[in-house]
Amino acid sequence: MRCSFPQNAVTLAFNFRMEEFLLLLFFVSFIQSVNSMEISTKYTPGDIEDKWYKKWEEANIFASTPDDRPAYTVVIPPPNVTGMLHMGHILDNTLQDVLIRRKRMEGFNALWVPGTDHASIATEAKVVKKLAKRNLAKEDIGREAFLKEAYAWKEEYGGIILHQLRKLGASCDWTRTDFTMGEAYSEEVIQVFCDLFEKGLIYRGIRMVNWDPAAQTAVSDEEVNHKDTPGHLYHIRYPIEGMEGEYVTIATTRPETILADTAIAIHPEDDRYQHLHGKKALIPLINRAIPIILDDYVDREFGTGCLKVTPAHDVNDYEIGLRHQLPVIDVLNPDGTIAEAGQLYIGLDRFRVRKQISKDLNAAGLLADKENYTHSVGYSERTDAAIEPRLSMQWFLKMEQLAKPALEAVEQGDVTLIPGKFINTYRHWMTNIRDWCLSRQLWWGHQIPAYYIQGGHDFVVAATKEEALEKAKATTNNPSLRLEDLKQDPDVLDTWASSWLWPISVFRGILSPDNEDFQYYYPTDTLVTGPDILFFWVARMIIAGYEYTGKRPFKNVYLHGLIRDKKGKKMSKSLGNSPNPLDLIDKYGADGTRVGIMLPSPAGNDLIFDTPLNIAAEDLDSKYCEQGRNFANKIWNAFRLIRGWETSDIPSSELDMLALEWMRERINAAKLEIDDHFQKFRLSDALMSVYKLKWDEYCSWFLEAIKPEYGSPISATTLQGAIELFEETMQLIHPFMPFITEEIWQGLQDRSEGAFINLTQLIPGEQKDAAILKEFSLMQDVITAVRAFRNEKGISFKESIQLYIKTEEEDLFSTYQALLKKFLLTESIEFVQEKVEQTGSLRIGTHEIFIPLASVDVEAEKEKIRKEIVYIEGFIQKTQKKLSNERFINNAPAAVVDKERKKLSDGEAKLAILQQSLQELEE
RNA sequence: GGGAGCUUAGCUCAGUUGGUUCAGAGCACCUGCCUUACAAGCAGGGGGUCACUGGUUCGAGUCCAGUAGUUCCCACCA
Repeated sequence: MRCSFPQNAVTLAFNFRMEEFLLLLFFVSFIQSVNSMEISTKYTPGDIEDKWYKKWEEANIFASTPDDRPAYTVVIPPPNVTGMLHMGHILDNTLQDVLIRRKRMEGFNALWVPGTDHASIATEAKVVKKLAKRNLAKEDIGREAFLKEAYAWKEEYGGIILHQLRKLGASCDWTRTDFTMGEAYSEEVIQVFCDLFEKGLIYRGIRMVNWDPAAQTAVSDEEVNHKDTPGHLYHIRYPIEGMEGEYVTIATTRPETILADTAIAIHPEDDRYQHLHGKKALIPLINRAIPIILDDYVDREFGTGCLKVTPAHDVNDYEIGLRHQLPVIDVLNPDGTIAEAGQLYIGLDRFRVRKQISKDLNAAGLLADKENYTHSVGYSERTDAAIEPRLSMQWFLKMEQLAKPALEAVEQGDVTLIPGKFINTYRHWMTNIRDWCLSRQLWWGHQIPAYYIQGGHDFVVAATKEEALEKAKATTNNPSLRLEDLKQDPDVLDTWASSWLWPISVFRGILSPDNEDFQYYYPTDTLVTGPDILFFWVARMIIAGYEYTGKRPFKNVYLHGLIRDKKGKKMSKSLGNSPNPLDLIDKYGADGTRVGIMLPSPAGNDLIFDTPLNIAAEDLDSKYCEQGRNFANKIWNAFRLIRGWETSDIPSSELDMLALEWMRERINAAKLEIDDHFQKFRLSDALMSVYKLKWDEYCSWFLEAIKPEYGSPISATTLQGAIELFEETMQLIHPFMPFITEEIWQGLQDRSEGAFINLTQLIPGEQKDAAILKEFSLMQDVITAVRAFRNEKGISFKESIQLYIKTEEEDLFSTYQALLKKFLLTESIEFVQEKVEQTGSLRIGTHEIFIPLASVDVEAEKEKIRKEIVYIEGFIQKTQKKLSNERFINNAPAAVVDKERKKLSDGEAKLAILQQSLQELEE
């Protein structure tokens, strides 16, 4: 410490003191900070959440084995094995966790099975990309090495998402974690394929498929997104063979496909082209002659009314080709470049050729027009490459028969879709279902168990190569066949052809249907997922369920909204509009985040998550998560309050007992309400109920009612009651906010080892005394009205007031006198028979309250009452009219009529009081 | 092109077979409070012609028809 005073004894002494003083200051502030850490007014979720998850996992409390209790089973929609947690997962898994935790506390043996999906095309694309960084294509390293790479990838990243779910608090039975390409699971998948083949439901055929040139595989109709894409409509002139100077002009958006044309089609009744019947046209540039055919598919209004027919590259053209026995010329290579069959532009990408051929046609004088034209183009969901319709040999599953029981199940309510509006979409899809293309030209997946014999076209289908050999020997009558003579189909199964077995195969229900787990846990109870995969996955699981178990795979399908940003766009990584959920958890806690995402998320509606676009992680802000965090903080502070109270042996006051009784009943009522919400899957409503129960009723009313004066102790009995009620609210909140409720549960009383809140049982709600709720509610109205009166008149809440009450229920008010005094800071309450001078007045129902005022504006008082009279008179008139209507009396239910009568008499009583008050003022 | 849904407060949504003093909740907003649990809080308050038009009914946010806007699904014209 430097000091500018001269160096003498005094200043030395002073300096010394300063040093000491600063040291003391430091020490004090250190103590304070330690102290404030302990009793921080802010709840800090980070460490607490990690601590409890670790304990839960160590105690293995989420593991389930069959026992005497009823089972409640949820299977997780398996995330992609290489996936990372996004907002959709947060919503989906929070909902599942809420259901599972709640059921556990309702006495069910609740099991939530976790796992991952191998996601063939998505994962393969990632591995291909990784190889590309080393300048390798998958063909360079071969199938075996490629799969090694893929498994290595899976080992490295496969568990990440499941660990992220732990941060969220997901109470999965991790010992049962499954994988759609796990060994046992795969056996089930292959078995089902073989079985479907045996049943004659699987066939192999040449079909027009959606070809993804980037992934070089067929993708299903469901994996193609159609988007309006600006392009051009090219008008191309085809010379007519043998008619010099005569042309037929067609319009196309894909001029490169003229190389694959095998006909020109015109409408048979189109007068303009009668002279072309029976002629042939020459394809520009390559001069191949193609017939001009007649087909009424052609729309005479579109373009020139002439249609080029390209059976290999257009679905409709393919159909026309079949009708007219046209040859099929495929000019596209799997990678989207032009094949040799095209004769020109060989090896060039289709989009380059489109530009080039346009120029060349123009140069040849055969491009009549090129207009701007926006049309719908299909894009691969996985790679976003433009889809090319292409003919190829694929495996298909006949769906029509399989779909029938699955449709009936949903229509008859054996499987319930929530919300029910999705039943229409479901029905439409199921009645128009098409055969399912099962094969994918990929390596990462379940290789199709079909074996070709000696390179020929004959094949056998069998679960193993050895079985296949036996079958091959039998069918070919050639006992000398060897394993080497069999070549397995190189294609793998569509991912959904394994995940459609998920609810069955996680319990090995295909190959060992008698096992205890399958018998106990299947059918599962609730599937929670987004409506975007209703057809991909949900419908197919229902199909597989009935086909392979004869039972529904699940009772309920809870379809939640998709998370969108403020502009209504679906959140996705590629748009960069999704916050990283782990950042949210860091900032608001898992509890806060869970509440944040649950609050605005009623079933089946899209959820607009209020986070600005492309925001930096540290700026992440969401009013919903903030609300969740604030709620956690509120709970935390209520806990701090209770924990800080000193007790004494004094008995509970009357007010204490009243408050305790009221709170018990209030919790009972809330339980019934919450039960109802859960039964109807209104989880955000259930959350709102517990939120209000805790915040408004427990904190704002109950705690305020029993709170001792500063410095005074609380009755030990009262405190014990308050703790028990606190515990009940923690149980109710626990499914939504597992961490803070555990922390407080453990803090409220000494617990034995392993006594976790989620293992406790909820006491069912039971309405015992409705009267106290009604009475208390009236007192709340009185208190609110008087507070508003104080506010309006500018009477400070610290200023004590006097209350005069004019009521026919003096006993009731006497009972609650202590409550009124405490909440209203009232000196005394006096019952009166008529208006008190020098007071303002207010009315709650038929009760009238007068509060002394320094100056009273009589005219304003009168005006206020007159207004109330006008309102009540209008109301009475309306009700009287209703009651004097015979048709109302005759037609309306008795209860409704009674209620109207009650309303009328209440109204009339109130009117009488108002009129009397007015009269008194006028005297 | 076909089908389904939605439209209630500034925002996100409830509103059960038509009938409570029904027009609600949460958030946001406004006013007053740093009141010894909590300013991430407390107390109070304002705010909506229930998209529009017509119909059924004693009675319509609720049922029916049409219109407009909007979202999704299916199909897809070269």
